[in-house]
Amino acid sequence: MIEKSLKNAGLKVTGPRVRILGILKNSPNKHFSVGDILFSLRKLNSKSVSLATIYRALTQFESAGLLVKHNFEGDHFTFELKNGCYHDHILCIKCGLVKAFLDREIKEKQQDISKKHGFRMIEHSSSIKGICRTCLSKE
Amino acid sequence: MIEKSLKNAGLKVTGPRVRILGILKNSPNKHFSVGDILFSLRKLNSKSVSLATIYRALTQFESAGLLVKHNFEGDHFTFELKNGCYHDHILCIKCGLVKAFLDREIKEKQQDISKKHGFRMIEHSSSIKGICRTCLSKE
DNA sequence: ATCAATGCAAAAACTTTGCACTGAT
DNA sequence: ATCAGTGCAAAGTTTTTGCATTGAT
Repeated sequence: MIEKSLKNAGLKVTGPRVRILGILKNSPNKHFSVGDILFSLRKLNSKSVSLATIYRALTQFESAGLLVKHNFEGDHFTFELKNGCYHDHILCIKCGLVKAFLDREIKEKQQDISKKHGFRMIEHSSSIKGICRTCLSKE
Repeated sequence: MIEKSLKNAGLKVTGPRVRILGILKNSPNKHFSVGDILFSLRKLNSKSVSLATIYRALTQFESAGLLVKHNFEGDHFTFELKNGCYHDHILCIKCGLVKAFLDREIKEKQQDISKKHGFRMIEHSSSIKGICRTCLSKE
């Protein structure tokens, strides 16, 4: 399953890659910093993976289209497996909770705007920051 | 004018702050990295400002609502003066050109989505990356 | 005179790179 | 056997911090 994903992506199947992709696939979380991945590797498997390899693997996974690199926080990157459907994010600035949403109209609007400005649209995103229900109830 | 902005923002008027805000106000550009600001300071004025002070000033300007901090590139921040009206950005991934746009419907949609997810919306943005007309014509 | 602002240098945080070694095919 | 992948340590970038000095009110 994981091996297959790697092969399909044109990547050689190696221990570190399998372990990293395993973390990404088998965790309840959807968004991972490099630190999260390192932490999970150390927790779950006895064998860890060097930081350099994690960065290199994630870069390759991104080029291969297996995952998307986000920049929610500004000071580090966050990675998310591509599971087919594109979506945007709404982020809680208090607790870091991230939820996904999808809105066709926003996407169409963005396409229109690109055309109007003479751009060929490559990427589009709509992001919202706020305070989630749980944090609001604690205020 | 610049002194007034600082005072209104509740900030003490000092040489470095005046010079930094001057760069932001009197340049044809609208988006500045810390490096851009340092470069302009060295070009225009004889007196420069230390890197630490630029960072500190920009952080204060942001808290005071004078400017907005963007994260277009991922590896460094970009700052833009708030001139009253909120807007989003469309960015050329080839040449770095940034244009502003404003779309009321997208904003309303984002407000709806926040409500639906139980969030109090604090910030919302819609960003587009693509290739601009000029770069397209060079392909 | 007082307390915030500044400059400098050091540190911190995240990411990338060089190089010798390991491992997949 | 070959060439990509890996680990480690070192370097690179951007941003932050500590501390003594300067400067605004």
